[in-house]
Amino acid sequence: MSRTDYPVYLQLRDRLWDWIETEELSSQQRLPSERELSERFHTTRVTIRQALSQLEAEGLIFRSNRRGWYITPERLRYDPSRDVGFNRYVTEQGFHPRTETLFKQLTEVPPWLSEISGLEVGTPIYHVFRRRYVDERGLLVEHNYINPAHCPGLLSESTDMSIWQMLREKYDLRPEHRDIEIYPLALKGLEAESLNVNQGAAGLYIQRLSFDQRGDFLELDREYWLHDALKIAVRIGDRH
Amino acid sequence: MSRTDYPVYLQLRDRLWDWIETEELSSQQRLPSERELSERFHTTRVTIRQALSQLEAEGLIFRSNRRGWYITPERLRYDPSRDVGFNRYVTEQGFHPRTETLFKQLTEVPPWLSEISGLEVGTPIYHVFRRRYVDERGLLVEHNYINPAHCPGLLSESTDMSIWQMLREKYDLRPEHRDIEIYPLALKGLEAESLNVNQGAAGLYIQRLSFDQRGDFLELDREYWLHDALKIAVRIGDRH
DNA sequence: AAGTGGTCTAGACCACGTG
DNA sequence: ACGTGGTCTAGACCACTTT
Repeated sequence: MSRTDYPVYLQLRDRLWDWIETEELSSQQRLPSERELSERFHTTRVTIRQALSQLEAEGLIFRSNRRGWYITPERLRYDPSRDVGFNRYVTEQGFHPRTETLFKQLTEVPPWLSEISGLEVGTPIYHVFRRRYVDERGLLVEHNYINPAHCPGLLSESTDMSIWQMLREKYDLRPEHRDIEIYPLALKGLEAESLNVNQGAAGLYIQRLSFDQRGDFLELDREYWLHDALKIAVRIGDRH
Repeated sequence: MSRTDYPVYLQLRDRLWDWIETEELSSQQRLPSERELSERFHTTRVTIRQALSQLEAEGLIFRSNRRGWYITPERLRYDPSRDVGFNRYVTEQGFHPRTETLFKQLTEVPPWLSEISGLEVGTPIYHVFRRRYVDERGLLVEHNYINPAHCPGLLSESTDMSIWQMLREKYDLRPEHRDIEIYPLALKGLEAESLNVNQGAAGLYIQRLSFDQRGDFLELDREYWLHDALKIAVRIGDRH
C-alpha cells in the first residue's frame, strides 16, 4: 500500500510550522504578508494560503479580517457547568478579560424561545448582546435572554460585568438545573462580523438554558466562540 | 455605513442552498460533479468549490474523499455524561449504528497517559481503536485505554459492542467521576484517513477520563468526531 | 477507460486597513 | 496612498474512484 504523495501545501505547512517555532513567534504576533511568504517559499499566493488555512484549522494561527495572520494564544479553559463569571475564570488563568455590550433591549419572546423556555410568545424579555475579549482578542459573542419577572430593572445595571453575579447578589437568583448544548458550527452574519472573522469561519456554539428551583425559566445564554479559543473541561459525578 | 459587496461565492452558496431545498435532496444523496455545477452556475471550479466549502463549514453538505459531495444527515444527539453505549443512543434516535475495531493491543502506558491517569509509565494497558458509523457514514474514531488490572482478558471479548456495558456487566465496574474535555480541532493523520476526510478537516475532540470509587484510573476515551456529526446535550444539576 | 475531486500556476482586480 | 488580504479567472496535471 503506497502512500499518496505529500502535497506541496502540506509541505509548506510543515515548513511554516518549523519557521514559526524557530523564530519563536509569540502569542498574537503577526506573520509576514502572504506575498512575502509566497516569495520566501517559492510558491504562489493561492498555495501559501492553503498552507496558512491548514494551520488556521489546526489552531496555530488565526486571521483578523483583512489585517493579516497572527499566532493563536493558548486556549482558554472553560467549564460551562460552573457558576463563575467570565471575568473571574479568565483572570484565574492569568489573562485579561474585557466585555463590551453591543446592545441591550427589552423585547418580546419569539416563538423559538417560547418553545424551549416555556414562556408565552410575546412575554417581555431582556435581550443583551455582548462581546468578550481575552487579552484584547475578541473570542466570543453572546446573546443573553433573561426573564424580567425575576429581575426587574436589570437593564439599568451595567451589563459589562457578570450577569450571573448580579442575578445572585442583587436578586438572589440561582439556577437549579441547566440544559447545555454544544456543537461546532460556522460563524455567520452578525456573529462573524462582530468577531472580525470571515463568513463561514469555524466556531463553537454553547447554549445554556437555566431554570430555578420551581422549574421556571431564568435565563438563556447563546455563545458563539472562535473554534481555536477554548477548551471545555467539566468534571461530572463528583459530589462536594 | 455601506455594506461590503456580496461576493460571488456567497451568492452561489445561497443559490446552491435553494437548489438543494427545491430538489429536496435527502440525507447522504450525492450532488452533481463540480464541473457540472460550475457550468450550471456559470462560474469556475475554484469558485464553486469555495461555495461548496462554505456549505460544508455550515454542515449542510459533506465530502467523502475524492468521491464527491453529499447531503449531511441530521446531527446525532450525544450526552457524554451518561453511561449509555453508542449503539443504544443511536438506536434510540432511529438510526443504525455500526462499530468497527481497527486494532486492539496490549501495550505500555506512555508518559502522557501516565500524567493524566496516575499509572506508572510502562504499566500494561489495553488500547482499542475503533470506528463508529451511523447509517453507514463513519462519524468518529475512538481510542480507548483501559486498565487491565480491573478487567483481565478484556481483549479476548468482542470490542464491537459497548465497552462500558461489558465493564459493567462482566467486571462490575462503574465510573465514580469523570473528567471531560471538549474542543474543536483539525482532523489529521490517522484520524483523518480513517474517516475518509481531508487532512485538516474540522472535527470535535471529546475526551473522557474515568475513575472508580477508590479514585483509581478506569478508562480513557479519546473521540474524534466529524464537526457536523453531533450535538452535545447535557443536563446539569438535576438530582434524580 | 472515463470521469472525478485534489492540487497547482500565474496572473488579475477590488475593498479595506493602516500609515 | 499604499499594501494587504479577499476574490476570481482560465487553464493544467495527477491520483484516485467508478464504470
